[in-house]
Amino acid sequence: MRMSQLFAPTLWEVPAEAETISHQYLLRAGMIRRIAAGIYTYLPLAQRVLEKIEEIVREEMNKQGGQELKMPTLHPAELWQESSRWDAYGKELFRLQDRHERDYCLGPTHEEVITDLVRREVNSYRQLPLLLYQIQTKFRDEIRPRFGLIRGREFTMKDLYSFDRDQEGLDISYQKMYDAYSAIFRRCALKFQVVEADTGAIGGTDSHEFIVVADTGEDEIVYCEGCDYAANVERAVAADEEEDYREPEGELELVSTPGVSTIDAVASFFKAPPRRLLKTLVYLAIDGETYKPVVVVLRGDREVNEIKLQNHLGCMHLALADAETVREITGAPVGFAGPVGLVDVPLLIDREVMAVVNGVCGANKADYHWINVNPGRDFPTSEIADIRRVVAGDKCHSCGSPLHSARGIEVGHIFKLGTKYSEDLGATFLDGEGRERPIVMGCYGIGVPRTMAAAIEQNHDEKGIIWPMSIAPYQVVIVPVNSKNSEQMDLAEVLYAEMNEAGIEVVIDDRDERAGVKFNDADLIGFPLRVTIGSRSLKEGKVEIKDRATGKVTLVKAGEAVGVLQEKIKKASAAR
RNA sequence: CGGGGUAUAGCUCAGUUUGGUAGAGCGCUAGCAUGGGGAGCUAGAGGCCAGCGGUUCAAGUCCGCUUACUCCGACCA
Repeated sequence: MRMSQLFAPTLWEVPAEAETISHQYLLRAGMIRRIAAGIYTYLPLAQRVLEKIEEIVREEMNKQGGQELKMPTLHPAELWQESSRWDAYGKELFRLQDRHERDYCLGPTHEEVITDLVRREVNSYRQLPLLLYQIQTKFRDEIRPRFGLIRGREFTMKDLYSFDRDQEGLDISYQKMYDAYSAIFRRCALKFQVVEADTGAIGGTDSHEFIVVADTGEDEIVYCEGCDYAANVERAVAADEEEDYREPEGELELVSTPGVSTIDAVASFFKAPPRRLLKTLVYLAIDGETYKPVVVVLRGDREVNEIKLQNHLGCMHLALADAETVREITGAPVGFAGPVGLVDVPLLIDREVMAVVNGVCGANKADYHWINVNPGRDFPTSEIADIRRVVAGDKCHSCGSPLHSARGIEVGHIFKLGTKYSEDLGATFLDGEGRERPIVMGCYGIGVPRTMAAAIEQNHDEKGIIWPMSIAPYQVVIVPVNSKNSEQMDLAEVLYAEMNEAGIEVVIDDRDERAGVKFNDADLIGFPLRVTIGSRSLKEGKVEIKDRATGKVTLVKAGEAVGVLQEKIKKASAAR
């Protein structure tokens, strides 16, 4: 490819809309352009990178026995009503109607469509297991599209669905995908962490996320260095902390605390550490039109993990109650709620609270707190659950070492679905004994554009992108320093022809631009290798090969350049 | 869904206070010059000031509505 022809409009200034590095560089390197919020056009350079990632994905899927197919993006509502996700998926589902006013949606994922296919075509255990996948555009009306390609409303995803006879079969398919995903991200040269994850709207039992570690990531994970425990904070659990004080239970006592309503204020008023306070929150568990209040108690220094809470309650949505509802339920303004004496409302106690002795809580009366509050004695503890948010420094529940936290981008997610969809949609098979059984399913997704963006978040410097060889749009760029110098230009053309002949993916910068412009564009776009042809080295009949990642320059004779490049490309591709 | 902000040249932004002929830098075109890290000089092209509706002799500027984009929040008592 000739740089003079390449449609890659690079930008010198940073467009105002871009916050994250990957977003900025994708725009500046002329790889993407936005058409609406969360919707982008991929320009040729981005398209090449995406194709490379997709090809790696394909190879690893096929290696595990996956078969590629392609399903429609336009889905009839009936299918989604059968799985009851037409309602459950909520506002994230793009809905539309045809001319007959029949309802459709744009597929945010394809469990319904694939299960419909399989229920029609698969009848016997002899046809299982089956691994089917596609690389297809998904549509999700995200609450807030962000960070360029990291959270878009239209994006490409590889989704594979596994169909097995039983749980053991599912375990095998799941492990295959686990291995395939690890191989894919390793081949993309990404540093990633596999974590236990919440299953969210997809449903199912076990689930792992593949998280690319990056400070700008939207997800927070915790991991243990003492063992291999790692989890998304949405799901993470930690060992309960032992209280380090021992004292006899005191007598419950009402204390006047005018205007003392926040945890900090209460702590300093009573000169007690926040961990001895009982934080009491009123939540509304929402299911469609109906909602009911739930009072939640946890230690003063802890925060609620709303995902855990929602899972425990089994409701569709959660919201903190407004001040008026709080007053209705507790009889006190916000800041003076407590579990003591609350009736007619479910009381959910965080497990850790059980260890608190002589705690402090609001008295459900303006400007009063109880002291010497003890769980069980002073309020009922019939419903106990782990609902707190784990933080760095908490102890690992399996080995006791301190947990660490990190941020990252979720690039892959695998689920054991079980029989949820096969039962809802009636996808069954006859086993060896002639019994009808639901197919056991799994689903496995990779966000392709997001993987590209994550690669940039992890591989860049102040000048631009540093593509890993395996997914670089082109492997080499040839830069003749002085375009008016025919000796340089001629040699550039000769090398360009040789490289094309040798199968190297190469761009020649044949533009009549100053050297600085060409160098800066090369660095911005991030070609892994740059061949510089200039007067300095040409005097000795040599050209320079510069490694984008290390900045290391190798001088080689012009005639040997192609061989050396092939060697470097081979080495870089095999590096991981 | 709630709250803030923004919308002027391809990009980044002034101009709005106090209404009176549309601006800068970068980019683009042509030329000169230069040729190892976005240097320089000259001459140009390029705007329905997001849209609609008001006020006014006169609106980018004042008022109202709409749309799009964007940030914050869906926060702990």
